[in-house]
Amino acid sequence: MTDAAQPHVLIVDDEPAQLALLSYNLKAAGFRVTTAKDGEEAVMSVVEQGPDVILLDWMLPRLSGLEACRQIKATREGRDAAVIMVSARSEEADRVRGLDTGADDYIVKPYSVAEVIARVRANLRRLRPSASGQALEVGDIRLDPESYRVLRDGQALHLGPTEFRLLAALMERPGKVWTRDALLDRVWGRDIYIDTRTVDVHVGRLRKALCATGGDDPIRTVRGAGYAMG
Amino acid sequence: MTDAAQPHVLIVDDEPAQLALLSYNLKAAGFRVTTAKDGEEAVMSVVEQGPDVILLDWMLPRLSGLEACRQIKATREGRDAAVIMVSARSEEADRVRGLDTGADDYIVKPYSVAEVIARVRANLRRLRPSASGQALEVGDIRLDPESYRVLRDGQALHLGPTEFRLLAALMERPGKVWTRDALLDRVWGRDIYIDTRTVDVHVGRLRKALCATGGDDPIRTVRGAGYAMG
DNA sequence: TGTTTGCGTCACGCAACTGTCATACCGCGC
DNA sequence: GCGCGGTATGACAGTTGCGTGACGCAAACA
Repeated sequence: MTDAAQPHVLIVDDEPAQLALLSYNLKAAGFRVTTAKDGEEAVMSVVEQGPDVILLDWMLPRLSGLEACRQIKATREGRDAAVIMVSARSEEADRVRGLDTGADDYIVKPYSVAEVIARVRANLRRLRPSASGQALEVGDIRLDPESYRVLRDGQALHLGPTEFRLLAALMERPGKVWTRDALLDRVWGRDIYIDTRTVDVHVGRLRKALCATGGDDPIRTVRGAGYAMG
Repeated sequence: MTDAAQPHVLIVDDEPAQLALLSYNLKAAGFRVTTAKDGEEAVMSVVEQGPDVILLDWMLPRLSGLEACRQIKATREGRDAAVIMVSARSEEADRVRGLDTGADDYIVKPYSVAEVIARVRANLRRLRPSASGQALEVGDIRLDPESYRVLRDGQALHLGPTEFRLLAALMERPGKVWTRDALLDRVWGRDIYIDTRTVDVHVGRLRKALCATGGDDPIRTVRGAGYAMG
């Protein structure tokens, strides 16, 4: 199944065995997985695909994990991703250097697969609450992914599935302006070809639903750019 | 894609093979690339095109890399570019001479393509912060590219797309005087033919928007040259 | 099978934005 | 003071982008 809401993990390691092991287990755990075998490939992959979590080996050919992390965090797409450094070095100093560079977490080898999955989930929870079943709240709007319910000012609203996912995406990063293309990727799924104007229509429907009980329009249109919450 | 914001790299090397190698890889990494095969050509290209980053080989016919660097840094367009010297000489003394001349970074041959891309990115980050999604702040004006918001003194301002990009360009290098042509390149895109006077109009509109809530005009007109922030 | 619900596309109209022009204005050298 | 090159500004017409209602279609449901 290719669920648009399925969280995306990028694994970067130069050892095919590690790559295969992690890839298999993360896929089994319900993640969408892509891989890269060196730092350069990793940075490109981040820019192209915008993963949610990045498992980054410390020792890499071409571009060290540390430098790759720095570059990833410098891109627009990478800024929003959680980088988890994976390293054999357990010294405190390395840990600090990693986190200094912008890494969000740190796993020491040897690790258990369960630990990796747990850390990925933990970082995801912090980063993309809705993907992990946490309720989102922006202003007087509350969205609970578990029960598929949206409340505004305590009142239940009826949204179609698409409007629901659209709202979830917008609420995940209040203030951030999403381009229509980004929303198509995020809400509809990546390999789907739909007119970008369709986004407009659904935003319109979402607005109508959100304002059905009264209240201001919580969605901001940014001309020439896209839409944002709040 | 021909994005107006796509960073521009000038590669200077007398060996066609090097030129081709770097050119190909940098293009693949998302940069706009032009090339020059000697120092003289490099200086002209800098003046004409105003690249963001210059990869400058140390050994060049006609004009040595060192001298080319000096000349480049003496031009208005070159002052704001990052010059990365590329050399087989690894001695500390040469490194110092290079950096003394105004070079911003130094790569020793043999290099990996990944290293070059990494250095280019690193220098670019220092040079053009907004490309990486960071908020810009000059005086009491704050521009956040992620949320497409501009605040002055805490108050939100409404800008059209063009004024927004124009402000972003100006804020990226406070104090720098931009010629109208440079702004047309940067804000409108390079393959577009518009009257340079149009810039005046948009600067006027931007000024009006910025001063709508009161406060001084933060944009300085430099007679015979162009505009600058602060 | 008929009904309902949600989806994607389209066409139309409006509002915002854009580039150009004409005119007024300013700083500067004389 | 005067003239000149350069700059500011208001108006205007053309264009673009967005919001909206309507429609056909497919899937879900009864």
